[in-house]
Amino acid sequence: MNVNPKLRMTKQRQLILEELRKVKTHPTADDMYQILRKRMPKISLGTVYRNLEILSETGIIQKLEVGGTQKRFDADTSTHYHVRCAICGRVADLHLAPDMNVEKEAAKLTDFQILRHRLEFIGICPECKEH
Amino acid sequence: MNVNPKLRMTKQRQLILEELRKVKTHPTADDMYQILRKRMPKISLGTVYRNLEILSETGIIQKLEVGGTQKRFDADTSTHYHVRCAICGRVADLHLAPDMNVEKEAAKLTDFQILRHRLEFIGICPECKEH
DNA sequence: GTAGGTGCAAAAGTTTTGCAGGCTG
DNA sequence: CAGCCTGCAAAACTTTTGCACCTAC
Repeated sequence: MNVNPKLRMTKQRQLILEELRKVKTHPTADDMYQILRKRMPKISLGTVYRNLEILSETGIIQKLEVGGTQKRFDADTSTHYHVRCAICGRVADLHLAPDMNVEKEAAKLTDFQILRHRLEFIGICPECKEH
Repeated sequence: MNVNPKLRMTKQRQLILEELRKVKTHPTADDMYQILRKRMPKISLGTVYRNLEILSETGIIQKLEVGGTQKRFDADTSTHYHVRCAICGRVADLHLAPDMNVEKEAAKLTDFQILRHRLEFIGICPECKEH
């Protein structure tokens, strides 16, 4: 699991990874903080931010840059798409087969070197649909 | 131009619209503020934010929720996709034909009511490529 | 004249960082 | 036992908002 030999598996980091793997809700850093405090009351928000950042840099988890004001995190590092509720901001997975062909198409139309793509759907979730 | 009869075309609003239409760089609110101050030194950042918000709510301009920490704005309200530089954050248009079919596909796979989609490419821009 | 808009400044929300001490490997 | 990591708090950064005055219509 340690991609980088300098990474230490502290109690905090382990707990963050463990809890993130439990949820399917694509939590924000503060969501994680609230969850983690139940099991480790003295954990600090700074530690949560630092670890989510480090874990996503090493590729152990994924940082989601979906719309909205906060970043979200996902323990599922496979390429997959998301739907975001325009009203409440909730994010869910959408298991549409990733279309890698669009990257080739895009490469023809730009002088940027294409690395990857993100496809995000915006919609209204069942809860918000019924007011 | 006035979609909403209550909207007034103040000097500030007019200037914001005029300058946004001139650039093709998808500026952030602060980028706009820097541009606008050259022609109207006393304009306030709050006014820039308020107007960009109002203009995008009425559909006169478009608010882009691309990755990164700041929102960006675009006077081109047509559906089109973007490439963002992973290094410097620059955003450029990518005139790939919009694929409305994916929304139908997505609708089959979720209980969210799909409203629209966003496709964003992440890459490295020519300037950053040559360090 | 009136109600929407402005500038200014303070506040709010999110994320980052400096520091002194703690713990992992 | 070196140096990565933590908790805490302050700071940084982005965006929103309250207020008194202003101005487009």
